Amino acid sequence: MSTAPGDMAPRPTLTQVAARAGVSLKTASRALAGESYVSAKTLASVLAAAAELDYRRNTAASLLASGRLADSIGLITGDFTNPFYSALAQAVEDEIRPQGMHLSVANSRESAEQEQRVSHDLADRQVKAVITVSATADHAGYAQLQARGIPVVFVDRRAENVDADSVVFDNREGGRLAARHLIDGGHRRIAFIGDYAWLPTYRQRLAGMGDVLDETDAEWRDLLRTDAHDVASARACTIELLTLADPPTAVVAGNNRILLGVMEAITESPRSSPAVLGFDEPEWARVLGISVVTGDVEALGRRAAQLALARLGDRAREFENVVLPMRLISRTSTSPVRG
Amino acid sequence: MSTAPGDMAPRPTLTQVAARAGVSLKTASRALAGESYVSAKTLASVLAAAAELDYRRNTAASLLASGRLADSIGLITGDFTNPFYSALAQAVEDEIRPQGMHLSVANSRESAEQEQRVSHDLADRQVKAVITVSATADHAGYAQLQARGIPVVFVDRRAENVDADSVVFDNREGGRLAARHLIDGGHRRIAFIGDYAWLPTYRQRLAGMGDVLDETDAEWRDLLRTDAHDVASARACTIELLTLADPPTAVVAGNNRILLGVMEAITESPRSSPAVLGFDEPEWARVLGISVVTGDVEALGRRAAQLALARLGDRAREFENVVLPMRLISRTSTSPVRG
DNA sequence: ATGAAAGCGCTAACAA
DNA sequence: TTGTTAGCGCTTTCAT
Repeated sequence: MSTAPGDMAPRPTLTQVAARAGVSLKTASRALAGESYVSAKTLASVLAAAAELDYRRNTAASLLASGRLADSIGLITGDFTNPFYSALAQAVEDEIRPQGMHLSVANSRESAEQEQRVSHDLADRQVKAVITVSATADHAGYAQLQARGIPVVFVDRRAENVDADSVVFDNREGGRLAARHLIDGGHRRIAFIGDYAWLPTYRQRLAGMGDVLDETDAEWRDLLRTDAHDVASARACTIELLTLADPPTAVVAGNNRILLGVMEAITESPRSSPAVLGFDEPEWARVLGISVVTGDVEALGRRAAQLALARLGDRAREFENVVLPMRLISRTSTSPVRG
Repeated sequence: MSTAPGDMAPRPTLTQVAARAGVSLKTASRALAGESYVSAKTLASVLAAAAELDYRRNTAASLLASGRLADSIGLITGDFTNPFYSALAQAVEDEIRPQGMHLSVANSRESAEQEQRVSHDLADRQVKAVITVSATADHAGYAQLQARGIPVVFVDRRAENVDADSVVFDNREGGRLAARHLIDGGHRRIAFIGDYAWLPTYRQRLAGMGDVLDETDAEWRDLLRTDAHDVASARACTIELLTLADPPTAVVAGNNRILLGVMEAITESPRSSPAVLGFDEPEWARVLGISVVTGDVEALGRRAAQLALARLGDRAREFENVVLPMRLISRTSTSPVRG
């Protein structure tokens, strides 16, 4: 039962299986690969031998010899701790598993350098395609992957400077939905706390809000805050906004992390209580009665996976840029209880 | 810029790098592997050639030839959508990255069969060790991995029927903490909604509550509910409990998913508002002012990674069963606001 | 339907 | 310090 070096039996090889089944190496290979031109009898004996020896094909050797790629697709995200990304990963996996494909997730830690690293890492692992939520503005580097014959699909943030498929949300319309909801709610001092300024998702959401707010007399440009990339800075921003002489009556959180920071700030210092509207939909938003503008993350992931699979089937197909709608989920305060 | 089959240049091989540098295959190999006994001049020319050709070592071939294992550690969890597991994954990665190791996550989908599958999958990918949050009660199957020379570390749920390292929380003490908190709060009708009945974490938390509650006059055995494995069933349980003629004054949620279900139910039907206490600490618990009994997930993951690395260093060391403390985080209601 | 030989890209011995 | 010769375990020609 112990794992001393001694009882670490070397794995049986195909040669051994073949020997045991009394056939040639190649025949054993054929049988286990499920190829045709193998007599039922031979097949049976090879399978039996393999089972007895507890044989498992050495994938590395197999892929090396055949020059094929692994039955897997890679997914690069910035932080698998973010529910948005894990939901995405789940959706991708749900879509590719029925096709016999595996998901290989990689963490770029929102660093361009790491992203480059892990993308090649995935390529080294012989993934058939890569799906990425890129943390960089310029995606030219991904051309290297494509040159290696690996299709790349961009998710949530569309491809820039490289020809590839993308699936994104209609963030601009999302921004409009958010703004209209608050304007309709009578708000005229609206703060927006956004992620990194260079992020396309942020910029588009912002632009959408501008589409609506700039047509009104609402004050909001002064109440704009950016680069609140993590919960802590979002909280700090919120506190700053709430301590303003004339604080906003509504705060829009640019994404789910920011929303958490906003809520933490409001919870801590309940001096003024602005209305809150979030982008993305963390699972707890419903419990807190927070209205959100969100897209279907499940659909986002599935669509990305579909594009990846489709390109594997036909390299020449036109690149697609799929845009998924966002919608407003309007909620009203409820007062949860605790002990 | 397009990815037509034609411009998919075959990757350069070591042979080509060697040729270009004007050295032998092996010399090139040595240079790139950073071995000693390579003259500075040779090293430079090989590196240059490799750079010019954009050479990348074929890992599969490398591992095959050397018989070594990849610099990676596998982590098996039941659902990477669960924040508890993603936090765990993050912690493991944080711990092993400085050692030059990569994390390879695998999803068992809480299925024993899948778990067996992915564990061998990881082994096929030549991971050096496997860390698992097992969804099965009997871990004898993991002996196969150990026989393959791959150390296994059990996290959150300790090893059963197999000799291996484990890191778990002191769930029994956690149960006691939860019970005492509620008793001290004056509660005498306490409901506990738990996960699958066979789960050790659940059983221990339950036992701990029994340690305390059975010494009191509190009613709770009748208010016990199990197998609320997902949010929906936890919500259903809660609704059932709240509609009882004499509903509980406090509800204990057995884990973070259950807690969400409980909160959803309470939010929806605010007829009676019991006190709520959770196990684990979802990020939103603070915002909602929910008291929880939790352990340090970061420490859990790091400790597991340390055990895995330690065993790689010394196969003969004694198996450890690390037990990490749980603590009560007592919170009081606050009333978050929304719009 | 089966087998023999060659080789995928690389590293490990052993020379030189 | 460098090169040569074998393979790692498997799949592919091409025979048979």
